[in-house]
This record gives sequence, C-alpha cells and structure tokens, in this order.
Amino acid sequence: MSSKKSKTSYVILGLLNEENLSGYEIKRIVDERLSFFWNESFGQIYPELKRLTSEGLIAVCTDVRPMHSKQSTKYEITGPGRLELQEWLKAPVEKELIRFEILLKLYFSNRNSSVTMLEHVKEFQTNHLRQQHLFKQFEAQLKQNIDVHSNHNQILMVLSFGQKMWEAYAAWCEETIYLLEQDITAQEDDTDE
Amino acid sequence: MSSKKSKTSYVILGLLNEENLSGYEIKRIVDERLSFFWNESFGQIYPELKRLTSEGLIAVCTDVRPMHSKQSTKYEITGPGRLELQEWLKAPVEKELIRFEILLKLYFSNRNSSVTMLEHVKEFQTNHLRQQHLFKQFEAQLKQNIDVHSNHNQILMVLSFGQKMWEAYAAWCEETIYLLEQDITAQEDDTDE
DNA sequence: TTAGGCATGTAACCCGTTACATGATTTG
DNA sequence: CAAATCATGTAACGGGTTACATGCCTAA
Repeated sequence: MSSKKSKTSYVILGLLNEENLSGYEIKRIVDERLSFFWNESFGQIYPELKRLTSEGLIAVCTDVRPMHSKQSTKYEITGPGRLELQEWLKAPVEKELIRFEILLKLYFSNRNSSVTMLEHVKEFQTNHLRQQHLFKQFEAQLKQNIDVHSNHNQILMVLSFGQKMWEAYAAWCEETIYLLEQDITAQEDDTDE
Repeated sequence: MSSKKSKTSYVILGLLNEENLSGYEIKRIVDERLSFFWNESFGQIYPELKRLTSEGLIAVCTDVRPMHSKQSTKYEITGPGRLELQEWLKAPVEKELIRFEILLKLYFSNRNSSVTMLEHVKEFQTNHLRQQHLFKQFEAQLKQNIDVHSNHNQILMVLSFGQKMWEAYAAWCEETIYLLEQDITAQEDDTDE
C-alpha cells in the first residue's frame, strides 16, 4: 500500500492517536515515558512529520484553541493514519535490539580490572536509580486516574515491564558490586603473600 | 592515539585476547554467548579484521598447528592490541541501547487489539524460552571448569545479568498474558450485554 | 552428487545520531 | 537584558544490516 515506514512514523501516529502534538512535544513525551525501551531524535521526528503530512496520514492541526501564544505547529492524526496504525499493530513484531557496552567490558575484563569495573557498575547503578525515579512519577500519576476503557491498562502493562527490568538491574548491581569488591580484597591478599 | 574504533573492534580484540579465532568463529561465539546483549554481523567483522591487521593490533595467525585442513584464516592479538583493549576497558561506558517494538505496540494498543497483542506476547515468550535454553547450556558448561584466576568470574557476572533479565521477561510474559486474556473475556461480556 | 554448513568478502542501503543554524519566548 | 528553554529544521557522518557473490568441504 503506502511506502514503507520507519518505526518513527508509528511512534508519531501512536502518540497523535491520543492527542494533538507538536514535534517538540512528541520528543518530550518519548523521553519521559518511553525512554526505557525506545528513543527518538529531532533529526528523525521533524522530517517524518513532513513525510506523514504529505502522505495524508497526519495533518497540521487547525484547532480553534483560544490564544495558544506558542508558535508551535501541532499535528493531528487522520482517518487513513489511524488505519495505518492498526495495520502496524497486527504486523509481526521485530526482534528487540539490545546493546550493553558495560556487559561487553565486564565480559572481557579480568581480576586486574576489577577496580575499574566496580566504578562502571556503580555509575550504571546511579544512572538507573535516577531514571527509575522519573518513571515512578509517571506510573503513580497514571494509576490515579485509571480508565479501563481507554488504553490505560495497556500502558500499565508496559510500565510493569519497566518495573521488572529495573528490579533486575538493581539486584544485579548489588550482587555484582559485592562480587567485585570481594575480588578486589582477594587480590590484595594475593599480592600480600 | 590510533584512529577511533567501532565497538566491533573491541569485540574482536576481547575475544582474540582469550584464543586465536577466525572471522567466522568470532561471529559464532558472539551469537552463542553474547547475543542476549550484543550482536555482530559478517559485514562488520571481516572489514574490521582487515583494519585491525593493518593497524598492527592483530595479526594473521601463523600457528604451527598440524594440518587444520580448513581454509580459515585465524587471527591472534598483538601487544599493542592488548594495550588498546585495556584502554577501552578504562574508558567511560556508553549508554545502553534498547528497542522493544513489542512494548511500543502494546503502548499504542487498546482493548480492541488484545487478541493480536496476546499473540505477540506469546511469541515473544516462546522466543525467549528457546534462547534461555541455549544460554543455560553455556552457563552449566562454564560452571563445571571454573577458574577464578582467569576471567571466569567476570563471565559469570555477565551471565547472571542474562539470568535476571530472562526471569524478568518470563514473569512479565505470564502476567501480561493473564491480563490480556482477562481483557478479552471482559470485552466479550461487554458486547453480550 | 547434492545439500548444507563452513568460510570470506563487498556494496548498497537504511537508519539514526550529532552538530549546526536559527529564531521566538519566558524567566530571573 | 541575558540566559535558559521552547521550537523547528538540515546536512553530514557513521554504523550496521541485508543481500549478494563465491567457493570449499563434508555427510547423507
């Protein structure tokens, strides 16, 4: 049917399916709510908005909202846009993409590098605690005004994934930090002898 | 110092640091052991092997192994190669990259799509069970001949990450399948009324 | 003997990030 | 008024996947 779409276009269609947004707002929402499993950059969003507009799947929003002052261009999804979104939902799921450089380094390291690895893991830990905090705010906010007839249930399923991932991260960090510290003291004993 | 390296080069250096390997073997090892957090394709490996050779970080292996019959080109790491690897271990860790299309779809879906989503999640589940099986073989194999003075401890830390991730996946799949099935029956009740 | 795995390599293409450029609006 | 943030956009670059091409070796 219509030309092949990048994943970015479905992120746009999916978000516009809920509310009218500008490119800037789309970026912010992705960062706030999806960043634990997805990312988008302006360099993808803005060109894609134009492409989708020219294909008639979205349109510049001519909403009669009183004095929005901002000079931002909001977009709305069209009928064909909603269809395209539904099509994509039915299509086979692409294999997930995962790259953890920290695991690569750990895998290739040995006892001599334990001090460095300990630093890396600790930084990984603090980064994720910060991210998890932001995430929990959104979750609490959503659970307050839950509406089973919209897609709130689906969103909660996604958040549950994030929750379980972060618990796994946290448990792993604790365990690994402990093991590395043991490694370090054991090594000191070795050189003492 | 030497020119900027892609991550692929460190995967190569890291693996060659343990044993001499051909490009084909490198690919196989990455698929078998690292694939739950890292991937490489031939299109990256072979050109990178040439580049690293021309930079003197690795060399074609002139091992006097008796009749290996195979026409494969094995490589070995050089002194400068080991240094380069150590440098990289110390360098700051790049942020991890994660993309789950399945979560994107779930996030943008609603009760009308629950049947489709249920299929997607079930497929996700079976894929990961298969992967987890392969992984456990490697883990068992490694735990048999553990040597604390090599990097076996570090590898076990990495495997523990995989273990925790898969447990999280499994728990999430179960939970989500249950919720989606509930959604589907609830929806049938709605239309009955 | 032929199919499947072993083995190496290249080129095209897609995708995504980064850097840059520009300007409006808001807040201290 | 200056700095930060809002807001839109483009171009270059780099990375990675896919498809393709080639040929050897081995086991059914």
